[in-house]
Amino acid sequence: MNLFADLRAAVVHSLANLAEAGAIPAGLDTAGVSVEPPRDPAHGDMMTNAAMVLAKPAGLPPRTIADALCGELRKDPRVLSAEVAGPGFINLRLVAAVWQGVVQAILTEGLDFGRSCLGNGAKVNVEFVSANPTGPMHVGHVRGAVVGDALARLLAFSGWQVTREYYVNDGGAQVDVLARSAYERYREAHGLEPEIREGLYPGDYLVPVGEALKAKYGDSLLDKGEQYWMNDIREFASAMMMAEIRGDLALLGVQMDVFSSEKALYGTGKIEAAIEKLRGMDLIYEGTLEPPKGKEPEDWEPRVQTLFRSTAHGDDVDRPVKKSDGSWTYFAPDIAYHFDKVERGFDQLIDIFGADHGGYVKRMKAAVSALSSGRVPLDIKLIQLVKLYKGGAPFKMSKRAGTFVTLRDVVEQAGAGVTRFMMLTRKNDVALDFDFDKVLEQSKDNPVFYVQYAHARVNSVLRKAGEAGMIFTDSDLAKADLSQLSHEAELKLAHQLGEWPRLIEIASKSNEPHRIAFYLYELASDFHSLWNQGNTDSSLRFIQEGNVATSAAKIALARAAGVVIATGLGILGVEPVQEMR
RNA sequence: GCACCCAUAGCUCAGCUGGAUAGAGCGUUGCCCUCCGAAGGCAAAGGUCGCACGUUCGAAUCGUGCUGGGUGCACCA
Repeated sequence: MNLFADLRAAVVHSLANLAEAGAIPAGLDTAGVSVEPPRDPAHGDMMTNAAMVLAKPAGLPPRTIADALCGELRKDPRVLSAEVAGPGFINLRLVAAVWQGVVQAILTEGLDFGRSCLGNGAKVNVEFVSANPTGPMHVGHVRGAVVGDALARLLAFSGWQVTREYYVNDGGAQVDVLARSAYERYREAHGLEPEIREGLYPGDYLVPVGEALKAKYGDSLLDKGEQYWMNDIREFASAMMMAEIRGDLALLGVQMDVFSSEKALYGTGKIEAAIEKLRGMDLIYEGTLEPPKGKEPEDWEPRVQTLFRSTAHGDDVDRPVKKSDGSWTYFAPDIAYHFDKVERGFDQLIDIFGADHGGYVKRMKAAVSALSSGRVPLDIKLIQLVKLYKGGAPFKMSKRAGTFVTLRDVVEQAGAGVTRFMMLTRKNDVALDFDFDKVLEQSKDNPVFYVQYAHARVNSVLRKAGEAGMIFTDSDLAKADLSQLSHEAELKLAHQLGEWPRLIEIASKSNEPHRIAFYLYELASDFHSLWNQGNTDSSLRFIQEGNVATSAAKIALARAAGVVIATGLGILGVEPVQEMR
């Protein structure tokens, strides 16, 4: 159930009644009509802007519409009062039974409360991580991985058909570098001094690759030129790196559905086909680009290249798909890759990129727009940097200094759940501070702890009730006499619970999983508040000794909060804890 | 030079795709444990929503132009 959607339907229905009665013109567009909680709770439980939105198209003063609409809405048994306020807002107060119904719905629907068919089964592809297969994942990749995975879970919860995809950049020069670096480790495995020249990857994570190469090839590749081993070692090393990356992802709890290889696009005609399709739309031409003004490269020289007319689809300049020597740029296989996604029938594409790829957004959108004839929207989320801190002091990450912080380091120190939650406590386009000490702190300035603590408290209530001989299943609780939940503080928590389906809807539409983390913090806060009021007012305690009926109602509320927290944490990929230790 | 992102309380940040008197946490000040876990809670103080126009019933939110900070800009991926 979704209270807001239900009430919006009631408002639209009332408007139809008014139109039938001739009070307002028929056939008005009600798309702009919203039902929301007012910012100020003093204004009531719900607010609708219907009268103001419709005033102009109806040619009537907003108050006239509002007065008539109030009359209709008062007929609804859920509505306690309906009043016009300000320029034409309609404030509704709802009977307590509505909020009690929210609690009941949660206990009945369980972890499915808030699930919807908003996405209508549309196929969405979420591409994320896509780290080069040249080493283990480092902390910079973690945030993108978490955001992508949480977004995937969120969309699946809201009725999208989600595919999680990793684009393996195994086709460019960086895997050649990997192969050369691995070759040196292969020599090292034979007791020779490795020559880690400038530009090679120095990390000792390649030592095992060298060992494995020795095990496979013996000494047959020693003292051979690159042409003898490049292809084999490139393949071998990148496969090993991908295995490592999959392991890293598993540590975080991320499971990809599809791994797509860049290399696999070469030699199959797929790149050529994508470019030809663009050429058929007159979007490919031979030309020369102007140098960027104000920052002209020193070695600039005009070159004739094959260009994509991305300006025809909103980009600022046209982009090269071929280098001046005739080979493909990185952009070309990426076009082919996105074309492939379009061809696979996705209705919607989402890419999660690092913020340093910001300059890539417009051309990619242009390509998808052209290749899908505008049918498939591409949303690109740029993930800002994570700044590491340790005890309040910045923690510099540097490959050279050996302080290379890997995903494994982070997860082993902080735990997957804590890491995931913390990575979602900021909007994706804002930089995030990650303090190794703070994330493990057990206090309320650590949001993960605070939310988990609320969940543990709910569990504690159930446990204590059981010890007192009151053992309730969720379906028992759903049948409890919830009319006993009438105290303001209890209804406030129920209000917040009723927000959940709406929050999910908003987060899904905007592709913003961080909203869930903030919601959970607020929900936990409301729960802790109610809990503490039980200290001063014993009638607000969840367990009412000797009164099974009242206890059942109050425990139902607590349990409902626990269910929503567990659901929310589940979407973030965080395991709810049963007790704090 | 151009593009993208950011700018909200002393600090760190939310803010419902345009709603009414802009909200949390930290920090400051003062309270609350005979009690389901105080690892919590309550209250006070704190604001020119970077600036200026514009759009309309209504702007932190949308548009334009500035200011300040970050990122990126053929021949890397």
